[in-house]
Amino acid sequence: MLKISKKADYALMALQHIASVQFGDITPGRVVNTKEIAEEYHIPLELLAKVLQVLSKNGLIESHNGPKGGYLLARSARQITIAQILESIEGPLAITDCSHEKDGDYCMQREHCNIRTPLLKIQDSIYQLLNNMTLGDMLGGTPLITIQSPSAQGVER
Amino acid sequence: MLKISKKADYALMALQHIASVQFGDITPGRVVNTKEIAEEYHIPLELLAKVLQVLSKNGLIESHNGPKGGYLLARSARQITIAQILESIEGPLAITDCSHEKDGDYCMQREHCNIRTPLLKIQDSIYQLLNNMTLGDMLGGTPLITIQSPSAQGVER
DNA sequence: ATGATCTCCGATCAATATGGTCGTACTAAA
DNA sequence: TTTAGTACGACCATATTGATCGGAGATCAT
Repeated sequence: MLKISKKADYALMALQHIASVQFGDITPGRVVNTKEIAEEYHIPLELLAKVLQVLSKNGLIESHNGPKGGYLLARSARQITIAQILESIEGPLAITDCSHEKDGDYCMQREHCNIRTPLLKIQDSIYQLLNNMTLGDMLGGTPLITIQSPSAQGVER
Repeated sequence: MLKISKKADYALMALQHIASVQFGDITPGRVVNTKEIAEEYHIPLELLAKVLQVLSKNGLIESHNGPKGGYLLARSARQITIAQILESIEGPLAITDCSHEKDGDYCMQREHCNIRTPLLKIQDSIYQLLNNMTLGDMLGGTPLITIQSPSAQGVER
């Protein structure tokens, strides 16, 4: 449950790779093509291509056509949050259906719903979490997120 | 994305209802049967029944058979966390596949994977969040969760 | 200019997960 | 013993997801 899709996984891997090449020591500024990433991480080429297309359409990366072409981060790794990446691939991230709810369809339970408010709170918290962590944080070195005290008051699992 | 299933939704609603009846002012200690909940929230009866069965099998609620039967919380609402409820219905909550990974199948990307560690961190944080909030918190009144500073350093959406 | 290489884009298919249904067996109260 | 209720397992339909295929446009090297 709460699993993120493979596409999103691939997106994260690809972006991490592009970022590390682009800002790495070896060949800074080099563009990275789809094939290179697909082979490196054993991802089906066609699927990865589609994922990258979406990322590019959403302005996270820039595409350069033709031979010697490839992809480049559209902005600094510190300015790309995990939330943006995930939303770019999987649409708005909402725990509940009723959080966007266009006026045609709303859930039958709505008026008697007793869990809407708390769920929205949880959703918010998760969003904060994902939006406070950037691609830059994933490049290693720097501490990731400040996890609220792991003093699990509850039960083990 | 990150959506929780309808079953989990139903579970939360049902538990909230049971708790509020059981600890409410009107008829404290009363058992609640499936039909009552299904009608109150317009949930398909059969599906809800199955959800409640699972919850009961997992020890979150107690079932009482026969006429005048129904369900009862197995322990105090404060001792039932949201994480427990969700896991009870949807299995272990893991963002990534590679977090449990029995030794037969592990992902091809594993050894080159560059996003495993950060993803596990995120997963932990979400788990903390869900495990620090109890059914009791959903009953209203009491403040829900302490959201870590919403000082969004990043971009709006 | 021409061909090779690459991205772009849309359509499509298969597998899996999910939401929902049905029928029956079992239990306990009246 | 009848009846109202839960317990349980098999089952189907549909939606989502993962993955594939084919062609159109762009760009660089020759």
